[in-house]
Amino acid sequence: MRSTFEPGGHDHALCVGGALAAAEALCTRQGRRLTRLRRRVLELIWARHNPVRAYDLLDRLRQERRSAGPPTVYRALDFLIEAGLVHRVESLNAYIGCRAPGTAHPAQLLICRVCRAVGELEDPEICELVRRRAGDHGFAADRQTIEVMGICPSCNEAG
Amino acid sequence: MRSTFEPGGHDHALCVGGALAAAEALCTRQGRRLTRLRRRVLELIWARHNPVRAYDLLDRLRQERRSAGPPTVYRALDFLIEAGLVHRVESLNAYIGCRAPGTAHPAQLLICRVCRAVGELEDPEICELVRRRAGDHGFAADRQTIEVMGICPSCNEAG
DNA sequence: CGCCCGATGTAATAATGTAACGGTCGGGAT
DNA sequence: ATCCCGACCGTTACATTATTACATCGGGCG
Repeated sequence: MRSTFEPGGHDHALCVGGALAAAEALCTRQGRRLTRLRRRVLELIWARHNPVRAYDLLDRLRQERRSAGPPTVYRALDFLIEAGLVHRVESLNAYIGCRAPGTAHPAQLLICRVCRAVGELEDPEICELVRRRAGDHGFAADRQTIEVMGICPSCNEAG
Repeated sequence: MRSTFEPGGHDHALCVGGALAAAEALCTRQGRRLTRLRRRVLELIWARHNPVRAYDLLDRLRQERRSAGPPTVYRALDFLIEAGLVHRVESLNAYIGCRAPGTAHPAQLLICRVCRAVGELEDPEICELVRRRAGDHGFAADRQTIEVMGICPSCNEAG
């Protein structure tokens, strides 16, 4: 199977480019405006396959846009999350590009405690099971977040 | 079935007392020291069935212990979480008493977006399915957090 | 006793996130 | 054309959450 965890030597420029193109397409389709700023923030998030913290984004953004402040970043993040282009990693207070934008799915994140890389499960069966069990308790679920800490394949081989 | 969501008129003193007694027992068994401070923090957390924020705890604690500062609370919380007596609610930056301490289980929280009450699933099947799917990606899971936002039974009836 | 060590006190500060208000700009209605 | 509106962003200030670093206390034990 194709792993969520990218092999070491992938063409990252292609990977980022794809994400941006998909984002453009999705926003057009949904009637949302992917402005220059938002696009740039998304690009910065995709710069690595690790979660990025808001103030790291801010620092990088400031290098090219002196006027940027916390609200600049948080507003862009709100938009990107709302649009389904970015996940917030709750347990790290960080953000990461969504690998399957447009498929309205809950976050199911695999977070490597060694290298901090993040993969996604995108498993509808888990999603459905959680919803059903919640329903058994009379609870009407409408948003799920699943975060799994552990060791990713490459770190597992390495040590 | 017995719901995770407490019925309105339960005997809360009993409920808190039970939690504290269980905590005492568990700590004794595990060789951990449930000091007066830690016990008191746990009690304050159990005062309601809603998640509590660290600085709310701090405020209440200060009313009886002038010397309390942020580290006082955070250290107690670290201990209680480590001991499996309290869950951190990542998506709210808040804390809540665990309903099944000692049964080493991942957090599976149902959070009502209306009244903020929190229930727990304690469902081993979900846990196992997540672990297996993570494993399919070569990921060795060792800690899971599941947080579901939605509407609890009583709020659902009410509105 | 005197030492050690875990628990707590204390002050300062870092990291994360939000509120509030004003300016700019483009598109549609009159 | 011009006016108005709403989305976007700038800007300042502030609120909330959490940690670092070092001092102190107090019980167990040689």
